[in-house]
Amino acid sequence: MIDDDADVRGGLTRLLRSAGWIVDAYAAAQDFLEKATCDGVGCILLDVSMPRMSGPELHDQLRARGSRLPVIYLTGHGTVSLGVNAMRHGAFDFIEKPADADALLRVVNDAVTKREQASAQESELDELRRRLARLSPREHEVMNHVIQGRLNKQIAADLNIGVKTVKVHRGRVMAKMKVRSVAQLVHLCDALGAA
Amino acid sequence: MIDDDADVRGGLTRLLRSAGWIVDAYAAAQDFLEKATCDGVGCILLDVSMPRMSGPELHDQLRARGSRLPVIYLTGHGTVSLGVNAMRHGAFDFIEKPADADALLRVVNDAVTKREQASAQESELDELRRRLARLSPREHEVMNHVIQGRLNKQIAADLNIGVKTVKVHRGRVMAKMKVRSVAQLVHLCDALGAA
DNA sequence: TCGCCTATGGGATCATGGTCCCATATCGCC
DNA sequence: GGCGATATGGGACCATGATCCCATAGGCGA
Repeated sequence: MIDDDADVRGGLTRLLRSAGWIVDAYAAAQDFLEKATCDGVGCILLDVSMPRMSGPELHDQLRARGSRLPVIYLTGHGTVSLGVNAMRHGAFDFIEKPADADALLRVVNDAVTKREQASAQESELDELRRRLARLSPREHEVMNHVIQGRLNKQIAADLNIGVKTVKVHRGRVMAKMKVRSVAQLVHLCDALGAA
Repeated sequence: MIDDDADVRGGLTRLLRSAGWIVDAYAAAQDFLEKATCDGVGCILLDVSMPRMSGPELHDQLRARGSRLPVIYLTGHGTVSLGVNAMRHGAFDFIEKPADADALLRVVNDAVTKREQASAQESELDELRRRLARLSPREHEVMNHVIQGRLNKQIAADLNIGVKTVKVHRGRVMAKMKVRSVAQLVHLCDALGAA
């Protein structure tokens, strides 16, 4: 949670801790950027207007860093366009202070739940990316042809190598990607490409 | 465009027509629901507060009908939560009246462009769905096994039929789906499943 | 009733892919 | 200089899939 108002920080921290959440409070966007890891699960409660770096500016920075933590804006002086723009930039919610405690806790819970689900999917994709990274350049090249349904002889012609060599690479690709059929290989690559 | 204020309808219609757009104006949500087709390209300019059915209510109805036209809200008395909720429900934008003419035209242009791109993708998927619909139940069943990488003998065992019969179905699936390899078949099915 | 679609299958043949064994050559690194 | 990773390839063999022609049987609508 990032808010320049110490009273707000204190109140929110108590509320969230009473609901069982682990809370880190920051008084400025810079503090958060320097200390927070942005990995793991959780969510970010973010004030809109703060000195030096505003909430939306911090949100931009986080996106640039690849953070996928859901951001819930909390603001005391929000305007329609501020809220709309925040949502368009991928905020999870945009709430006006003073926020209803139950509503806030519900939103936090939804955000963390969503993040947990996304995190589970991403860890699967990371495992796939690790396997993909173990492929040699040639194997990767052969794989790209295989998942397009090209025959060994066609691949061999395109790469100016023998059909036998294609078979060797192909077999290694299947082993390194831990699949036993072309169909499963295509599924994996589609999952990686869609993400 | 749906707005209960005749002056707004007139002004917006003139502005949009001067920019080359084809405009249909409706005074009430019900009129739009009855007359509009909601297919093709374009976008919807929607007032928030109207008698009988509000803008968000109409938006809900449109989603229920499967409309994918981008919705741009226009409102004279918007609140933060109205705007945020509209965006969370999939609105393309939420603009306060009086809107800057250039900004409005830019948003309309963006929305229509986005819709055109989405429409092109959907027409491809529709073509695939048509092919899929031509499969007999048995062929569909066999295809589901094939795209999981199962061998003909395994499929035959699961379905309690001969390997030869599986080959026949399989060949017909490939022909009807217009693909020449298992890899391409999996690509198509993944594209359909992801959409 | 006749014709069409669907599902089922036999038999033969060919192309393709997968998997063993083996070998050579290059490159970078300790 | 040797060692491991990578790329290349031969030969043999088997499993699998694709493609012909052929046949039977049930259901369903004109």
